Formats: sequence, structure tokens, C-alpha cells
Amino acid sequence: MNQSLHDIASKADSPKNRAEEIAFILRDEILIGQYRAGERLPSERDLVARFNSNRGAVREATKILSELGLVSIQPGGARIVAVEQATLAVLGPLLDMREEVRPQLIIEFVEVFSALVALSARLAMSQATEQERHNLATILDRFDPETESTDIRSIMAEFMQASIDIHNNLVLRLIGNGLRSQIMGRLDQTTSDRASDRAFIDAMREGVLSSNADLLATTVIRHFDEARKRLIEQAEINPSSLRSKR
Amino acid sequence: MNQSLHDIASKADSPKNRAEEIAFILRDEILIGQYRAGERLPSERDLVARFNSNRGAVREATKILSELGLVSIQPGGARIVAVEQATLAVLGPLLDMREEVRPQLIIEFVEVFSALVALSARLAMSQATEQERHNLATILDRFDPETESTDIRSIMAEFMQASIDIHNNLVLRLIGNGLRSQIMGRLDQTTSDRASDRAFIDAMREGVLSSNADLLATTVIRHFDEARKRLIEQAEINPSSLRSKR
DNA sequence: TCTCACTAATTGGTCAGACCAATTTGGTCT
DNA sequence: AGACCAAATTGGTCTGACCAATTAGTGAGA
Repeated sequence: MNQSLHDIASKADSPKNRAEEIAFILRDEILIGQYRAGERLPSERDLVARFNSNRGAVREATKILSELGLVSIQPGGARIVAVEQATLAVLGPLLDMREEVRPQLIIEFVEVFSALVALSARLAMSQATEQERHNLATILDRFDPETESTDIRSIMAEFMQASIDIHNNLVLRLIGNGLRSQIMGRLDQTTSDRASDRAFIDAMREGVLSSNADLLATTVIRHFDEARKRLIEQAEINPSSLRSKR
Repeated sequence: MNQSLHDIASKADSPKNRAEEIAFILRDEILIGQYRAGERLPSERDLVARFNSNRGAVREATKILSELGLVSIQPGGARIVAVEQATLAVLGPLLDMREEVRPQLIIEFVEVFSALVALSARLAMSQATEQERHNLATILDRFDPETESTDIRSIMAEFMQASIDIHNNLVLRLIGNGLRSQIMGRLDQTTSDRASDRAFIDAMREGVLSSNADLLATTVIRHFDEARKRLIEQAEINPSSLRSKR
């Protein structure tokens, strides 16, 4: 029961010490809905007993949960906070733990990511040098429709990073960091239309080289919108619980 | 522009316990550039001596810094991480501490926020009920160009929250949480054109009531773009260090 | 029966000191 | 210079204790 929980958690992010080990277990239990929002977390001394550890480690663990925004610690007791008020750092664990919300969560991610890539491309175009635009094009050139290995998603991630390096918008960069660390490596392989991918990459390439921000943005939005629709179809074929409560 | 000490003090987040107190001091020192990235943080025992505290509290403090993504803790020593790799939670402190990057950071925030508001409005329109659209309009109706007190920014924040409640995109919500907690209450009053604000609100209202997602999105983008340009002008009048290194 | 005040138990916050394992450091030898 | 080794340093773990604030429980009084 709890064994499987622990396994899943350790697959994703391996705890670096006892405190993280405890924190991750509690985090996953919270995300899985084992505690309701507003409920009290077991006291530090109880957790010490449960995990055969010491208060120092347990306190560090609850500190982590507090930083994740999952619990609110106050003298008298710590209380669970609704997932909706947490930080981006719960996204990854949520993807790992809650199979039934995965499809929906991925769709939501795509919705946001596409807008951010489009924005980032826009900002980059507004101040990219010739050299920088060439570098962006080079990234896109890595796409090869013949090879199965060239993952269009990794290319997009790299494109995102490169465009952020150009406009250097810190807010966008920090959000990008959060999304990347939570999502990368947790997405399944999706069958996508290589031909349409080719057209997408070509359009982006043209947008980059001609410094056409509008073309770039609309191209990105359109492509991700298609991807989104494919995901929705897939989710409806396997209708675990689309748009369900979390 | 000219900030009193009192303002800064009230903006600063007040530590809840000794660990946070220490963590916030170290965080600010890192953000101010007192340590360079890659450098070693003083050892836990040194920090104990410096803050007249104990290792437990110090370890909790460094744990917080670790969660912020500002330091990387490993056996043998903790090292400072570049601000660019931190989490959104450093934005607020950065606004409080580094006066010289404030203008640029606010511009960057507006760039991102506008895209997210536009996206959120789009998503909300795609599935809002009559009732929900009416509620959104009610929020916009709070704007009164005659009264100085009605802050268009708080209205936009509320609109953002309400639209998120409609489409319920968790990714967007979590990002919104981060931005809101970091930015809200840290922006100066900016003199804006009440007439153009009125036009903006009216356009949004029409977009909402007619469920015209495109109109809404372009309206939002255009308005924030104007706000951005005003900010750039202001920043150039007082050219502290636009687009400077951070 | 209900309310309020008081008391006792619980909880988080702080602190001191100890040992371990791994890394880092400094010196030595080749 | 470079490789190697021993010592000092560092983070990780653990025990046990006391404090202050909150919470839960009790009992007296309305």
C-alpha cells in the first residue's frame, strides 16, 4: 500500500537525505488526497515515531512541505493546504502519482506552454541579432522527420531556452525553469504526424530567419493547438476522468 | 520611485521563526550579489556562530534556501546557485532588494503577465457559462475612472483569478499563484491614462459579454503593451540600468 | 443545557552536544 | 607537476531537554 507510494516517489526524484525522504512520502500522501485540505498534519513527534527518525529530520521535512505550499506550519499544529495554492513544484509529483488526472494535466500544460513559447519567440525576435536568429534556426534544423529519435518536444524545449537567452526575461526564465523541471522526462511518447511536424518546423524556421514575430507566434499557437486536440481525443478514447476534480 | 524605508520594511516578508529569519538574511545577501554563483556558503557551524543560533535552526534555514533554488547542498559544503536557476519565489525579494533592476523586472513581469491574462481569458471564454461571463463583467464594472482608489491592477488580478476559476487550468493557476504572491503589493502606483483605461475596460467587458475570445485577448495584449511602453519611457527618464546584467 | 473561565496536555520553536560518513584540504612523496 | 595519503572540515543523523503558544479538556456557574 504505502510501499507502492514510496516506489513511485523514488522513481521520480530520489531523496538526498532522510528529511527529503520523509518530505516526499508526506508530499505524495497529500497529493494523493490522503489528507484533506484544512486537516492537521500529524504532530512532529508522531511523525518521528512513524518514520523512526528524529525531530530534526522531521522538522526539515515539514519545512520542505511548507516551501512547496502544501502545508501551513503554525505553533499548535501544521495544517494541509489545498493543492491549488501550492507552487509549480507539485506538478511533477502530481503527474507521477495521479494517473487519472495525467491526461488533463498534460493538456493544461500544453495550453500554457504554447502561449509561453509564442511569447518567448516574440520577445526574442524583437531584439535578436543576425547571429542569434541563425542559432535558433540551427536548433530547428536538428529536426529530422526520417529519424524516430528526434523528439520535437526536446527541440521545442531547446528553442524555448535559446529564445529566453536572447530576450533574457527573468520572469519568463524562472517560470520556464519550473515547468521544465516538472514536466521534462515525465511526458509519454506521443504519436505525432511527422509531416505536419515538418511543416511546423519549416514555418518556424522561416519566421525566425525573416524575423517575423507574428508568423512565429501564430505558427506555435496553431501547432500546439493541434497537439492539444490530439491529446483531448486520446483522453476521450481512454476517458479516465477528463476535467475531473483534483 | 522614491521609496521610504517604511515602505520597504512593510513589503519585506516577516520571518515566522529563527530559521526563516536566518534564511531571509542569507537569501537577500545572495540576491544582492554578496556571494557569487558557485561560491561556497559558510558552513553550518560558521553560520551558527554568526547568528548566535544552533545547527537545527541553521539547517532549516539552508533547507529553505535550497527549496528556493538559491543554494545546492551537498556533503562537503553548500554552494550558491545562479539566480537564473531559482524559483519564482525569488522575484519578490529581488524587487525589494535591487532597486536598480526594479524597472526592468517590472517590464518583464508585464510582458509575461499580459500573455497569461490573454491566455486565461481565451480559455475561460471557451467554456464559460452565461452566469460566469456575467460574473467576469461584474468584476470589470468595479472600475470607476472618477475614483482614484479603483486600481486597475487589482481589477486585472481579480479578473485573472476569476477566469482561472472558470477554465480551472491548474498549471496556469499555480503560475498565477507564484506571480501574484511575488508581485502584488510591490508595485508602485503608476499614473495611467484613466480615459484609455476606461476604453480598455469597456472593450474587455464587450469581449466577455459577447464571448469573443479573440477580441479579449488582443485587447489585453494591446493594453499591456501600452503599459509596457509607458514603463520603458519612465525607466529611460531615470536610466538606472535598463537591460543590465543581474 | 449551555457558556465561560481555567487548567492540563499537546504542539511547534529553540537549543546543546555528540557521533558518523563523505568531502575537502593540505602536505608529502614520487 | 602530479599522484597520493592523512587530517580537518562539512553535512547528515540522533538524543534529550526546555520554552511559549495553542489546543483540548474540565468543571463551575448561569
